[in-house]
Amino acid sequence: MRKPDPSETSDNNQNKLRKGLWSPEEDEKLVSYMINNGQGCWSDVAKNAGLDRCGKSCRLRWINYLRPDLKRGAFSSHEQDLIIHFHSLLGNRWSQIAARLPGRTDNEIKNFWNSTVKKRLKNLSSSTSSPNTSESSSDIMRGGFISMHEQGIMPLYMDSLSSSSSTTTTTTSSMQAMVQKNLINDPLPIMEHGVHMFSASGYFNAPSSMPQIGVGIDGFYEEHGDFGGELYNIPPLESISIDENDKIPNTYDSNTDNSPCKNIFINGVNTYNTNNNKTGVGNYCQGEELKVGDWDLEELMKDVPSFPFLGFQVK
DNA sequence: AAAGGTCGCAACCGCAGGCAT
DNA sequence: TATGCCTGCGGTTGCGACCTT
Repeated sequence: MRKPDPSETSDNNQNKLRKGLWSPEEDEKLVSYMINNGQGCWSDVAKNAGLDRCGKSCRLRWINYLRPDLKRGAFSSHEQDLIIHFHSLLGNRWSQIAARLPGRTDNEIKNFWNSTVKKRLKNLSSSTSSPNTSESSSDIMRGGFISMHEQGIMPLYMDSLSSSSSTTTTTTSSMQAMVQKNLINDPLPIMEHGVHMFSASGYFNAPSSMPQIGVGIDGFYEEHGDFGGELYNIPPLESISIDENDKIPNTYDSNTDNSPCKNIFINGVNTYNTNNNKTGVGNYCQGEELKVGDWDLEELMKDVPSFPFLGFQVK
């Protein structure tokens, strides 16, 4: 938060634009202007609404705080699960994640991630480097970071725990390496590895109360958990093109039963079937071009020799 | 009760991409 | 093609609130 700088108010400096915290009066001006006129050119909004702010500042204020469809308040556990899940797929694409959480802003999600989730990751890595080397992954999860509730929604972290070598030391160093090198934010290994989680074998024994998220026929994520009887419809990943021409190679054999492309399971629920449609995530398993949404897999992976903790080598 | 430390979050900054000229 | 403007995004900052000692 920043204090409004008195030296930059319109009262004593007509030329300089205000910065810092927004006053209730400014909020009121912006809201009433937006309601009456709708969004236009932001610099015009600032001008026409009688605000001594730059358009950028107005845009940010509106999007992050004043928009009437904002939810506000703390994230529910379900929203937290979704954030973690989408982050494992999208990395730090906060706006993309926010687009899938109605009423939430990218800034909110980014802040949540940078404060709460990173803190938990840190705690996890420090707890795993405890002298007690007999501590199992499930012990770690019971320790607080990955609750039973969260297990099914933590494909990346769970998978790195379960697929790395059997020693806790390796698991710990993998997690630390991921966090320290920011690889955890790299969508590519996550995306490919995440598919493992979605495979038919299934990793988790989800409790009945766990959310079950998948890609519906209409391409929307659907949540069928019993969180207060709520049903969420989450827009599909925009970054995942459904263009027939936008294809990636199937690194797995889609004709074999163990192919993750044939059926995508989340929490034991088959959420995608390549026999039915080419909508959403499943499309990534088909095609010729080496692309994952807008990411060029080859280009992004060329500097990454290998991910020992991920159990695969980068060519 | 006071001082210092930590956390959460609103807002800024800089960059990249799209578009018009 | 070059340039400038606008928008959108991710990273970072800094202040108030809260917590700890």
